[in-house]
Amino acid sequence: MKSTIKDVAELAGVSIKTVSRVTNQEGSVKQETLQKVNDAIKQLNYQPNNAARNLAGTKSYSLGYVYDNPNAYYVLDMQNGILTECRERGYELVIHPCSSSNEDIVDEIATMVRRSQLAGLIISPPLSEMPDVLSALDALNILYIRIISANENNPDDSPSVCIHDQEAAFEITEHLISQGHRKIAFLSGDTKHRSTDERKLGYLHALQKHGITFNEQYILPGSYSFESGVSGAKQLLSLSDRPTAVFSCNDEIAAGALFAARLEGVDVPGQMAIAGFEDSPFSRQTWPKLTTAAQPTNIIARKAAASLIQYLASSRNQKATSVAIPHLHFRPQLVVRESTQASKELS
Amino acid sequence: MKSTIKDVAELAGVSIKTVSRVTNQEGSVKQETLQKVNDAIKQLNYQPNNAARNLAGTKSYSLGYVYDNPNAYYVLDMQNGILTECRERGYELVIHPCSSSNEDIVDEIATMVRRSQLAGLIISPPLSEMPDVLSALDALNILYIRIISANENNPDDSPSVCIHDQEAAFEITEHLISQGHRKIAFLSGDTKHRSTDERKLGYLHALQKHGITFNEQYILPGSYSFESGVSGAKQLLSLSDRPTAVFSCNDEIAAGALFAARLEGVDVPGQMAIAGFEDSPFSRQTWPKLTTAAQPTNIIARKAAASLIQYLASSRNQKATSVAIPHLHFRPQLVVRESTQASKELS
DNA sequence: AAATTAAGTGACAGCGCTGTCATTAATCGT
DNA sequence: ACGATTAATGACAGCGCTGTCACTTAATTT
Repeated sequence: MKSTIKDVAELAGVSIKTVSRVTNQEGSVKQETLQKVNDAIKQLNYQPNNAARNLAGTKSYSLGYVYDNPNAYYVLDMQNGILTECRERGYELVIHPCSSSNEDIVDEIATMVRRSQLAGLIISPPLSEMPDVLSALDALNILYIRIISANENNPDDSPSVCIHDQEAAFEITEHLISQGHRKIAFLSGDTKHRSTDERKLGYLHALQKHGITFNEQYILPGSYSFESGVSGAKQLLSLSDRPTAVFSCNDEIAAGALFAARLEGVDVPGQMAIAGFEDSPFSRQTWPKLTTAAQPTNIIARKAAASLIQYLASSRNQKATSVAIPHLHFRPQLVVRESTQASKELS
Repeated sequence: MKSTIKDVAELAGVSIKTVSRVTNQEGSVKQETLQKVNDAIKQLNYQPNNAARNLAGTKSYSLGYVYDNPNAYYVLDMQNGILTECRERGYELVIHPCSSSNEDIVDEIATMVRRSQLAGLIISPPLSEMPDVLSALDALNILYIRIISANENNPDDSPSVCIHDQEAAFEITEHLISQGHRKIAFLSGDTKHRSTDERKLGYLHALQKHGITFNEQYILPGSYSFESGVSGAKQLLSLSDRPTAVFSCNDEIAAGALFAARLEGVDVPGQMAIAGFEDSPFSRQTWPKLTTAAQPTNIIARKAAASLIQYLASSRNQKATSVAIPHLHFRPQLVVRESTQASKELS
């Protein structure tokens, strides 16, 4: 039924160690031998036992994905991307949802890392942007890659995937301005997420570039939720000088804003244009459909995992030698839909 | 840094095996010894190494969660529920998204089970309702628990969590009828999911009970997606004799139907009541909010995991003896919101 | 009190694999 | 061609834990 490395070795007529060399692509195996071993592996449908691998070696073939995010779409997209890469490279993934507000969070992660002998971690916002979490991780001497919102202050000492929120937000805001809007409001996300600040900066820069002085009343605090969008929009609509456009920090907020506009009988985009951010399924399931910035979460996650794995591999070979730290960059792309374009026909 | 079982044994002044007895709650340990060992464990912050456990023992402390479902909310809720239980019981979870349309699906799962030495699997619909997947799993001699839609034909030979979709659908339909509706349409989900059939049965029974002959035109095929709801509702609205209420197989479909009604300028619930199913966040983020059937996915998943673990444990102790097969039952609860109640005030 | 049974504990092998190091075969330089 | 370097392979220990079984001590039984 289940074959071990020993079975493969016997069938191929080589030693166990040689089979191990093949499965780990260590090199130093003659072409001919390699062929024999691979045949045997195929014939027996051999699957290396991960537990044994992790136990015996100093290496580990397990990664961890730590998240604290209420957005199901985002998390699942992320997770699927990571899993795809892991599966392809023969890694396992330990998934760990947690709450950043939990004060034992650092211990919790440390325990998990030790318990599952993780080789590395993939961390998404807001956890990836919390200094104390990061320093604790450094102290534990565990490798990790962070998905973060790009920022000049990004330290260069750990691999990361940077999302250029600011530029994308700038683009969205410019789009709004190009549609003739001058009174543009901003519905904030959670300030725990750096992306909120970055998106705001992009928004402000765009206003500035086009000589629009920003209106304090138009900038509202909030969180990355539908409810926040609802209450934010209500507040905006109660203003004597209503904005004609709203830039929401993500699609959920935008959907909430849309909902509120509906309640108040305000036509979108006629009386008020609304833009989101993320290109989640949400953005296509509202009426009208949302203009947003596409963030290819799945791909980002996959690349992050790939990058981490590569980093792990290289730091194993040239041990103790400083390895080039991978830094990936993504720039969300503007997607224009009906919620900001009065002219466009509704499908 | 990381302490092993040996360190604990030395500190407590007992043998390694005794520590093992404690961590595995095998019993046969004097109260006094137990105390000493637990103290040592706490002091050293000892974490048993999962890899070693899996390797050494005939037991395994890894479960697998296999899913093929496009619904992010559902999957994540499920996953979180399972993870909660796993964490508490010291189990690991291997997550495996896959596509039921992939013809190698069975091999794929088998490979995963072997590779990660899984003790058991948790399978959600539609995979959990595919006979060939199940028989393949049986052939592999692996334990699993299925989340399924309750049905008279459920075989009793494997543990399962049954969701009583039919009864809940009956209840929703009766609610619609109680609101005065007689022309009630049904927007189907994916027929790959048994839940679709069950919900339809519940719907039909309710009509029958109240002496309403069903209208073939009102029953539309579809899938569990927003888009399906849109096109379904459009079709219904194009009918010369429009229905006054719509029962949608899930919240996404209902949201789509709502969207379509909006497009056509049809008031909900005034001119048409719309009900969903699932109580996903979706159902609270539409305008008006959706009447639906609450399915406590997180809890269901958690209980499923608990049940599987218990089953595993008991089948280990009384080896080869037939163990009582756990069968759990859940009945989604009707949640009435604005989308079916003309009178209720919108918040 | 002797004989049985149960409760508590430890010695030891070994799970499937990898790391280390020794060994052999192939290739090179002069 | 012959020692010297390099490529290719294997023997063996041991990762941290559990299963088995043998053992000691306490609790029963007659």
